[in-house]
Amino acid sequence: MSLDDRKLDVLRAIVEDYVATQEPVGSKALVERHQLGVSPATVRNDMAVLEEEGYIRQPHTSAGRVPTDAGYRLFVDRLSRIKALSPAERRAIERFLANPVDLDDVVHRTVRLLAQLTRQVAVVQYPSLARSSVRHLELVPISTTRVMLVMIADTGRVEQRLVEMPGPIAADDVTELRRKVNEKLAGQRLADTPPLVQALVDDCAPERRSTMACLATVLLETLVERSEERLMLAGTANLTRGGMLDFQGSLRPVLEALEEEVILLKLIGEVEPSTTRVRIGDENEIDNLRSASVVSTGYGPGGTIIGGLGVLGPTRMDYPGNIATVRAVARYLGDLLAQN
Amino acid sequence: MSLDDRKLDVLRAIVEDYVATQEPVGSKALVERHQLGVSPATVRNDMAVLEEEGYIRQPHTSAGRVPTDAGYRLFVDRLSRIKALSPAERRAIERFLANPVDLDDVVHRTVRLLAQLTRQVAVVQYPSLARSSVRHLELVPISTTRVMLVMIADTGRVEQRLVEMPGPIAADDVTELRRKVNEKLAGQRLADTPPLVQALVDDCAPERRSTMACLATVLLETLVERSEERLMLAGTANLTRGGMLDFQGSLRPVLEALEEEVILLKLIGEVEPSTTRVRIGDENEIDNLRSASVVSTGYGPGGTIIGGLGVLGPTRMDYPGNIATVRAVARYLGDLLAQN
DNA sequence: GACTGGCACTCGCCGATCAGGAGTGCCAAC
DNA sequence: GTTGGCACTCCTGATCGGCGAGTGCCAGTC
Repeated sequence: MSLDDRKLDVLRAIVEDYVATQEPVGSKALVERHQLGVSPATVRNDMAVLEEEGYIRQPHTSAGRVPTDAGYRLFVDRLSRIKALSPAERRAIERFLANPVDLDDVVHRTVRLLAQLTRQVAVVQYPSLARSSVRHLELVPISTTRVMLVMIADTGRVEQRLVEMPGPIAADDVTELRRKVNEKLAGQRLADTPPLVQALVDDCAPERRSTMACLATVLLETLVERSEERLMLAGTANLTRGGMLDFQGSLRPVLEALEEEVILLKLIGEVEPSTTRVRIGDENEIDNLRSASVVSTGYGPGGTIIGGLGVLGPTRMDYPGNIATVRAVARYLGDLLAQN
Repeated sequence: MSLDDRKLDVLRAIVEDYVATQEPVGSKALVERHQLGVSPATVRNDMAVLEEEGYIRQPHTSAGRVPTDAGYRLFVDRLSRIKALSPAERRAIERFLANPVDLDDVVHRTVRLLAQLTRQVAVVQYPSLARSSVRHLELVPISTTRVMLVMIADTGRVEQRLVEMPGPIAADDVTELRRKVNEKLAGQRLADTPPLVQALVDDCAPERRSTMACLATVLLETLVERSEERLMLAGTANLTRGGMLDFQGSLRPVLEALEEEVILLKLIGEVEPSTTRVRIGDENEIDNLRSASVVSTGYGPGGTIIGGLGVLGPTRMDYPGNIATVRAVARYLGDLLAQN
């Protein structure tokens, strides 16, 4: 059974009204608010079909209809009209992201901007180390047996780790190590570094071998294994809009999920090029987020992708608006990073 | 009118029961659960006095009594017995904080530990820059006109900023600048640096003057003005315990406050030596937190204070337990930092 | 065959009503 | 100063009925 155009119109109208009012929408209200050109009775027939197909449901007999996850999905895939950002929103983005002072600042501003524009919870992943290259490695002597390793990536990210050396180490040695390490690794993509690091150890003069090995261990941890992605969150308070009606009455599971970086990275970090991904309710693998929706996309300078960002909110959200905003912010952020 | 010992006992019993059960406590239940040695009628008389004095109140006529903010205050100041941590808790702290990998890791673990032990929202401030000394300043050339300034503080904190130079700058110049800057600033407390930075510019050879001035500007921003404190949060989901009964029904204002770093710093960061500060309900200057309580203290290696940490929860919280935990965690954290 | 108006029916919501019970305040007695 | 008794308050939860929104179905129309 295929749905004709009018039934789709009805579904669209239901989604739009429900998102706007937060109340189940009935046939009469529908024809009043939208120019459907048919009577409530006809709309009721259409609704019955839509319900049979699983796109809408009634909370109770004789209440209005509410979209199901499948209904939202159909809406997002086929029915929603792309919303252009208002000039005011564009200006807000530009103003908000102007003249950042460093990467932290950029991410911070972006995530707050996103939260503010969408009125949802916003998440921004820091530029992924896995997709970055090494710009420079710095070794700073801290004590006779300790050196701080500072890695600066081309994306502006800076990671540091303390290295405990096996024995005392002279200033000259540090200089030499720094030279060697940079010579070999600078400009390389982080993902490609492990064999190079190994080569560094192998090529090393025997008397420096143990020191270098020690450094190599930490290097690998910093560059690859613990290339633990970071992210930033904002707008948690937006979860309380809609007065406990969203999220089936309890924020608990959602707040819990938001505390797990691993979970958020799964949501935001897995991005394919130039796609905006929308996960609706049950489509989320995370149980705690079965009553939430996530809109995410990748960002990066000039078409590349070096990280993800997105928003999370109730399934009852303004998908077209949020998709548009997420995309726009990602593009602006990419442009900003391209300038650096 | 002074309160005799039994009235204080009654208040203590009310607070303890109310915190435990979340329900207004009546005179009969009180004498049943506590060995007060008097009849309910006597307790009622005492309660009437306590209410007159503003330490407890009735939500409605003929419901039990509930402590007021003033009641909690009296309880905290004079009535609560110090709770010792259980061996299990001590072990948990030690296990949790063992073998951290860097400062981020330390703070991260601490805040989660605190949230877990107290089952409240936990906040940990990063070691304050204002109370740190410069260990090392590093200048890393990024392009011909850009240098990345990396400051490593003795607390392990690392801050970085990009410096846009007025003109191209040679590698030798960078080396020279680095030497000079470190010579002058390394080991200095950040708070003392502004005049030294100025001196650096003044002492500079004229041909390098403009470069140094530019660097100095960013240095000052990084070291002092923007010595913006950082902090980390955990356990937000704990706010939902007590099913929306706490926080007069709406998490909204609390979540909003938690998003404002400035607010949190006010709560956590203003610490006097070796004091545990308890702010109860209305004692908070922040309007959004009028229905919350905050227990905070300072931490640092060997008696010094380099940052604050604490927990935030409903006024109806286990003050003795939370105070004990906050103190213990702060002490362990201080010890940990002392080892570095 | 699709659409429409009419109509009976369902059922959640809201307010009123009511009994039960917990808890109080007061008072007289010890 | 303490206690038992007692009347009173008033919240809680359950019950009930009317209202109304909204539906499903059916017969009639184009």
